[in-house]
Amino acid sequence: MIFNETKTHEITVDVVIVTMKNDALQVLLVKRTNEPFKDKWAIPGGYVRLSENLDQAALRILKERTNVDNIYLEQLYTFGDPLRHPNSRVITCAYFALVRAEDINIVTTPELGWHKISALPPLAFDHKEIIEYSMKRTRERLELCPVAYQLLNEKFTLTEMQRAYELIMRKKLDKRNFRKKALCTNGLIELDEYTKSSSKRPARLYTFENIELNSKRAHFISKKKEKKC
Amino acid sequence: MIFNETKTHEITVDVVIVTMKNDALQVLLVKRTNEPFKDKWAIPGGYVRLSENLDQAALRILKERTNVDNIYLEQLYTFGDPLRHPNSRVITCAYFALVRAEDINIVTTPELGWHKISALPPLAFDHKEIIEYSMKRTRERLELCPVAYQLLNEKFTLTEMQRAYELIMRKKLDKRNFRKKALCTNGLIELDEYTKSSSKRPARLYTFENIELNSKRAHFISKKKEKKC
DNA sequence: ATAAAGTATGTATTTTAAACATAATTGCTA
DNA sequence: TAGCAATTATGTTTAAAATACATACTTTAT
Repeated sequence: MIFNETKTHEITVDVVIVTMKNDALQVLLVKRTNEPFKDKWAIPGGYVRLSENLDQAALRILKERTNVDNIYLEQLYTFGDPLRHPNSRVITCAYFALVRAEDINIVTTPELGWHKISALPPLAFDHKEIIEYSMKRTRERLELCPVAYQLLNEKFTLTEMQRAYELIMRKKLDKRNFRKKALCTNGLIELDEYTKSSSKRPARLYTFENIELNSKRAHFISKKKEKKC
Repeated sequence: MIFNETKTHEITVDVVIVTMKNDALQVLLVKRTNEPFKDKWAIPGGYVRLSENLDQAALRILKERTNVDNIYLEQLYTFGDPLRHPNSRVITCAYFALVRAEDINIVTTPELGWHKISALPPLAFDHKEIIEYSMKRTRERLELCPVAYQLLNEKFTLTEMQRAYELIMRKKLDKRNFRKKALCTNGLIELDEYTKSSSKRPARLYTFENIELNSKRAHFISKKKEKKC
């Protein structure tokens, strides 16, 4: 490939959209209908419009695909290898989004659907690397703030919360220690509601205080301040 | 400003180059000679060439300005507000670099020089925000790995190392606790050399094992593994 | 010799993390 | 209606890590 140094770059935004479904972390992928990488899966993306900033482009793409717009969204990294796109110079600014399964109402088709992160199909471009990096970042975030709740339904049990942590951190956690710490998490609210039925003891439901998402880099990230508990 | 949606973006790389000099963190700035922001200071940057990736562009800019090339360099964030450049749409991928004062041999002129981060002159574009974010990122890194040594001379005293930590973290540290932990830092090597003279007790010198810089996102970042000590 | 300046060092206390086992509540079924 | 299966709920002990804190040592200059 010979580069023409006067040609301009194209810039896209790609969004890794992650949710928790069927007891697994899943990512939303679209099947490419054109070359290059025809019939391979790709993360949703699009060109940045001249009138919008990068966050807005990512939100637009997310909204177009999932119709959700109040989610955890964070710029991940910008990938600019000259060879990442086989026939033009496309720099992509990757974002990742954590969304609640219950908030999304997409019709999955053979061209759009959720894929377990632990078993990804062949992906276009450098999208495998982008997804892997988004999981790394999610782990790092989770050590600083309880982003995992962005994957949980509005009301959730501590067992579900623990499961989200385990999937993200890729290790089993001790139930008693987890609950002890979880209960001290700032923003966690204990409800007077319980799951019902299914031949077992009902579990108490919890929710999180609404935290404003203002789409400025690392949202609401702060050292977990503990309640005095 | 009316946007023509068909116009292409321009993409630049800007590098926040930080060093420790005169007991302060300082950043390298160039004075703009043209509009916009004529006579304001800016962080060094340039267009990304079609044949190079973003890391290479950042390394090239760094090398052009400082003639150093084995340094800590990390992609910071991509800034893409449509109004960040007053008369065209320029998206910039910002990097930050930590360099040793002793490695740099630049001639400072009225148009190129070091500025204390604690007292920045008026800056062009959104460069103030970029510098502030680079300091935030440096603090986050320092909690994970001893990047501070990238600012120190090859041989340094523990007092100098502590000072670098204090400047980055913006707080005073306890000398005994600092030294206790510093001595357990993986990669730190105790030398049989001492500073000499200056009317006080000589201080032992230390150095760091060479860690390979491979310029792939978060370089050599890992939880500080402790020596058994 | 001694004063000044900076280097060097250890212990006790508090906080946080880790390990670990049993009782309680529900629906189902015999 | 007794008891089984499945899952929720809970507390204590131990180990590790972080914090607070004061004095003696080594050198040069006077």
